[in-house]
Amino acid sequence: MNGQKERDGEISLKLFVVLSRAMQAIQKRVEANIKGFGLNLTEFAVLELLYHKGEQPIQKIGQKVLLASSSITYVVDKLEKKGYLVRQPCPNDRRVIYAVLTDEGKKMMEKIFPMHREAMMEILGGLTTEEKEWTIEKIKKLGLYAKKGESST
Amino acid sequence: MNGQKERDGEISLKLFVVLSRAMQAIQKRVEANIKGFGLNLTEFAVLELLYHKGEQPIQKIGQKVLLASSSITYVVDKLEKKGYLVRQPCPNDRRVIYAVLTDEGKKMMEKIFPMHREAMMEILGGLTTEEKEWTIEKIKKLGLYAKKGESST
DNA sequence: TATAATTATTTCGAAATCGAGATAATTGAA
DNA sequence: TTCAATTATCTCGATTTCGAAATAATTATA
Repeated sequence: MNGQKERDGEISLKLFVVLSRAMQAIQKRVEANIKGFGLNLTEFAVLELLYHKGEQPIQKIGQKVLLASSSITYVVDKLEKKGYLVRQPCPNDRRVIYAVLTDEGKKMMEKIFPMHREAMMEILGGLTTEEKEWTIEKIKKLGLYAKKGESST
Repeated sequence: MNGQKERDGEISLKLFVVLSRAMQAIQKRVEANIKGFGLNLTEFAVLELLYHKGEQPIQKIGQKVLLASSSITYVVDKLEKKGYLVRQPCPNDRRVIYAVLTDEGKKMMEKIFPMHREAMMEILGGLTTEEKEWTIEKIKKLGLYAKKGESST
């Protein structure tokens, strides 16, 4: 008998729908919040990476923020035009270009990151801290497994 | 003392990152799977809605699939060109246009939906059925809460 | 050393999505 | 009934992302 398998099929479909809807609602609110600072989610993610991890080669940014290389070029262009970062060629390897926060970029993040954290607590306030910890574990497992099979299925 | 609040801030940030990464990995695989049938995720979602719920007014589709009205026009155009659905004016209300699956569209879904379900079970195989059920509950709570506050924060 | 393979970044064109506004039909209120 | 407000769809221009290919530099191999 495989009623069990049938059931897992339905539940898997359901989980995907629920996850998609929740993410969309959450992202929409986070995006709205950050738009107030003249940034979109991607731009914020890049600035945050540089703010917390220091200067990064362009392509490292792509790996962390999960963007194609051509997309990063675009985002870094925009942030450079806005004055939040500069491109800095690596002296050892002339293929590499670092993205480096400007003082203005640093100041910006100092100002808005705490606000972002507050907003995050509010937006994700549907679960208690303990529930969030549990959920992080489960979602991490889910994500790692999905990533592992990237080539096979 | 508010060390508790500090902690929830960090955990909320973490949860957002984990959710984003997991969703991206999952979506990438689902997308890859469906691409084999010449569809993207949005097109599949629209076809699935019509397949399971029957013909729908264009704007109902937008609500269900969470797309702006202009985006649905675009998707429905594509599906119509591919021959999977047709537009059918509503006789009672001449503003309304229904999207209706063609026989070809129906046949297509009959063929690919079971495969999609199988793929889904595989992709989301990182959790047991019970864990999935638990996760659905939590993510639902999270999503509903985030949606509720859409206007305020 | 010369050549091939790899790596980092950019350019370019296409796809997907959005929001604002246009058009047309319906509903509600005076 | 008439006019204003609402509703459904579409058009248009802009934004964001992608993948394929171009360019340039580095590393590995023969």
